[in-house]
Amino acid sequence: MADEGRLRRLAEEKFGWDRLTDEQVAAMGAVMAGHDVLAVLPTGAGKSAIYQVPALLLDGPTVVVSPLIALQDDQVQGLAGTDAPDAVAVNSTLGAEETRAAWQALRDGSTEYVFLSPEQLAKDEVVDELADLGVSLFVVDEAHCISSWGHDFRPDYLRLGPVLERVGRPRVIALTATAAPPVRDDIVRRLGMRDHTEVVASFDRPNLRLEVERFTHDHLKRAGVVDRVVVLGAGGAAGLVYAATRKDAEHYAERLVEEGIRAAAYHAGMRAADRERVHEDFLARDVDVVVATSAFGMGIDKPDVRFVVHAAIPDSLDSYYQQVGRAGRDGEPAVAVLFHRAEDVGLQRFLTGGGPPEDAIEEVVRVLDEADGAVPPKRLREEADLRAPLATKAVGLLADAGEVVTEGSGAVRYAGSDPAAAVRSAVERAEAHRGLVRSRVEMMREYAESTGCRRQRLLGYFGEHLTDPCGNCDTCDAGTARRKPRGDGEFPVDTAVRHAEWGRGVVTGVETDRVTVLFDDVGYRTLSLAVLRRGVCWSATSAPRGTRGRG
DNA sequence: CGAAGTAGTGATACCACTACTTCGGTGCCGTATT
Repeated sequence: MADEGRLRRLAEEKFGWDRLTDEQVAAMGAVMAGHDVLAVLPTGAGKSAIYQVPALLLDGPTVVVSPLIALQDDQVQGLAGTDAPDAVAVNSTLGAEETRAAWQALRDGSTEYVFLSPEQLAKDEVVDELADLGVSLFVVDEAHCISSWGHDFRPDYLRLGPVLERVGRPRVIALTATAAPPVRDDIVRRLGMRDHTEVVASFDRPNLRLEVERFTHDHLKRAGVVDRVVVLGAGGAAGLVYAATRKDAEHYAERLVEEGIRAAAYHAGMRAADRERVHEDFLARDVDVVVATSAFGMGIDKPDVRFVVHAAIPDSLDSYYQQVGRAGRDGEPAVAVLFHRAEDVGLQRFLTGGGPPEDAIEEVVRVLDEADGAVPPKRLREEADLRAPLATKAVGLLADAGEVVTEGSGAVRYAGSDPAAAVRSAVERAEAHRGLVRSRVEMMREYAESTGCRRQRLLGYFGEHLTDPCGNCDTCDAGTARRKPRGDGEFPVDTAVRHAEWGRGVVTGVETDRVTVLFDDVGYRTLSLAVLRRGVCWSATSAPRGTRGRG
């Protein structure tokens, strides 16, 4: 097609890329054909190219929503080093004059790309400015954040859909390296993507060996982590250790230094300058092992990381895959070892279970209902007598339910007619969300405690079927990962099922004697094949989902 | 949910035990304070 040639030529002339992958070409082609695009490609596969090249052919600036200011700065600098037009990031680090100059540059066409956080897009003046500019392409980078961060942590992620409409509904591109099928559906729904194309690369990383070591005593697990990292890090191999708490990150870093490893801790409680230094030292090979909480990783593209050790399970296989995926990007052998103790599940249950209680939601609704017009957040917190995170979560749920509206100033206005129904609706949403999040923790636990092939389970979670055990994980070595699952023919991945109690669901994973089903209302559940055969479930041929590019 | 720390109790052990409390992850932004 004509577009493909033009895209390839532009990629080479303006960016110096003489080769594009099939996925990149498919995604760019879909954008040029007027489709919205969801691309799920591994880090390092050139996701940015998918919007950077078509942007040059579409009349009007390109908005890129990105979660971290540091990530935005990287992208702006990257573009400055090419023959493509300039980019600018608008955020709170800019002074008034710089902000004005940035918008002016976009208006007169000297700048093509503008990077914004979702919080920037919560401001009326920003949205108005974009509406005037006539945005041609709206890109959401790290789009899985919509699903994982939206509900309570950064609620402005949930308001991108309406923002899109207000800026004239340009073409949408959502980019991420990790998105299981339900996360993809969430992204598509939240952004209101239309007639969209999904380009999904394989999640398999055959060079990455998968292992789990199980413990019953905490002190033995801790010693095991240190011993293993000392062995893996011998000779200065680069690695990451993920800990569940900041305190543990500090603890392990200290212990590893005592053992002669060049290790450093990294978590959100550290000063920004210190965090930056650790990051730089790691890239410059002055630090070999970073011991971090989940704060570390997004935007890190170091090819020669040889191991990722988890000192405790993370909150989901989504997070786990993303974190272990930082090893072996160069294609050389790498290893991911998870140190597991059943008690560790409790911490993740706590961390992910913190929705607002019903009375907090009631209080927020009461204050808003009694108020005359919109209420600023500070006044809302005071009058409802709630701490900031709780109030934010309650407002987020109510906004999600369409019961309240957040105005440009951040003030919140009640938009419903039946306060009791508003509370009920928000509580239902909170419970459904909690159920899903908790079931994700359970899937993570089942991965850690399974005797089946690790890779089959991990890939199955992402909707990808691996026919035979992989031969490069601990259970394959131990011989516990058995042959091809017998249930595969009966209930393959994507089969729609219905359960008497749990309602509608879709098969997302298959093992020897059981299948994993994602239910619309209660999240992930594991069912035995015997139960399925007894007719508790009803199966249909396939599940509806957006069009696929390469699977 | 569970680990770690604190306070209180009992009994006379510069301590042992239980009961209770606190804490635990991710980042924007704007405002107040150095």
